[in-house]
Amino acid sequence: MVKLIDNKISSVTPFSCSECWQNAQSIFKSLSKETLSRLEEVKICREYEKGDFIFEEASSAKGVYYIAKGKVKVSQLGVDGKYQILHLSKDGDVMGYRAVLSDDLFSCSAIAMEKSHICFIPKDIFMDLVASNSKLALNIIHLFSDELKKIESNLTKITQRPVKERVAQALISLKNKYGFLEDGKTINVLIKRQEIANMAGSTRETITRVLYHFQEIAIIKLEGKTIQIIDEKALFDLGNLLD
Amino acid sequence: MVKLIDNKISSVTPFSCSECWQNAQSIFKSLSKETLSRLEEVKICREYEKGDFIFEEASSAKGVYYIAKGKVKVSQLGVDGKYQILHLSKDGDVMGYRAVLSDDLFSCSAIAMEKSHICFIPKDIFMDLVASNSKLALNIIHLFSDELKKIESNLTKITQRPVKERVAQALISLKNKYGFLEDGKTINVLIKRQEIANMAGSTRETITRVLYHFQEIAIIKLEGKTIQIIDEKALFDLGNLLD
DNA sequence: GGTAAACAATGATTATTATCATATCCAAGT
DNA sequence: ACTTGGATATGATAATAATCATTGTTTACC
Repeated sequence: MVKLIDNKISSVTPFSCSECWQNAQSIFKSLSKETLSRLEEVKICREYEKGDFIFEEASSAKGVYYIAKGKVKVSQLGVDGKYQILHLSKDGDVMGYRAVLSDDLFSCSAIAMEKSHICFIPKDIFMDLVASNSKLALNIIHLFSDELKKIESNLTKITQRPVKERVAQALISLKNKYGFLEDGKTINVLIKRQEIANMAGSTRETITRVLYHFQEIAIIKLEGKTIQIIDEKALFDLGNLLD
Repeated sequence: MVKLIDNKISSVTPFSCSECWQNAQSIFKSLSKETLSRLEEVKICREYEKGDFIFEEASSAKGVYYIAKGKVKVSQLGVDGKYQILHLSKDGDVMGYRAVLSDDLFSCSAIAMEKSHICFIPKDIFMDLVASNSKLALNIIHLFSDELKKIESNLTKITQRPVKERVAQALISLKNKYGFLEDGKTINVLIKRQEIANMAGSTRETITRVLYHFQEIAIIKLEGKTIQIIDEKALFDLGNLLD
């Protein structure tokens, strides 16, 4: 079984913040030097183990969280204890900004999927920055916009499509978010059946069956705990994804 | 049968813009006089008949649309021609800002549910305003934030709950958005079974059955084309809604 | 290295809801 | 009043996927 890339690194390397904020998809990218050094001063970094809550639904939002390194699932609790995974995050992503910007309680929980290095930026400072920095405000608007678009399309797909398609879509999202290992086929994340179910709005058992079905028709390969995508084109077609 | 309030007014009254922007939930509320008069100059108003498209999915976003008076459904087309209603809009709401702000194609269509009076604000002017007016930028951030929160909770509910609950939720949203007529029980919107189905991710036939069921257990009353909510508390409980 | 706990696989059964097929109702226009 | 088309109602059937029950497999920890 191939070892996942990130696991070997995260606990070892210390992170320099200057490079950290420069992550390609970070909203903090291309902010002024002064702004960044301000952030540098106030941020509080810590490491979370797999399964740790970074923040919890219904608790008050004291600040935003920046993922320096790691993988995090952001999910919401449904009425009968089922979780819905709303999105997956990784290095460079910010979490918790919705609640902070609306002075709201968290409407979802963030849980580390592996050992993760995360920086906390206190609410008042973040709000100051947003108010005084129109570049940042625009970045946030774009972030919201992207997220909204994604979740709208998700809503449409998840409510209308059968489970097989939703699972195909979930696998494609996982691949898009976390990429492949060096072998070019193993999805670079360890994910449980239950978690895929929480993404696709289904159940453990059904996911098992669908994955086995996909393996039988030679579209994926289940190798230990990993999932390999053998025929990406076919998976796209199955998921009714266009591009 | 009670006549719906808005139908008698919309085609008659001419709208003064100054009051129009002041609608309580408008993002243009409490902007400076100069900004508003700028808007006043450039906006293009027109009236749409029931069923008219205000903008269409996959077309390019040339500006944003402000609803002076009317009711609009914003929906997205799924892979096999089914529509998902993403949200409902009314007087004071802005539409199309997501695509405009991200320089994107429209990801959904807006269709008038009744005769509606709608103002168009060209893209470049709207973008200028946003860039130069941090109050407006913040209003937009809040708008995004609210919408995201709503749609996230929707996603969680719609994927996990049975049809009856989703229909109950749809009825409550309709009431929350459009309110009651003077009788205090008739929901102030004309909506088809198919449209409720498009909200709840279900089908015409199923909606018919569920509504009849709700009527049988004396929670709603179907009166002509209107829907009356008889026992709102029970409807809340059925929808597993908390507050 | 053994044992418990967590996770996964698999079969049987049931429930929910979509789909299909008609039938009926109702409003608009002639 | 008659016709027509859109919307709604309703029953029968089928498909999908959840649930329940059991067994198997892997992991981690003493």
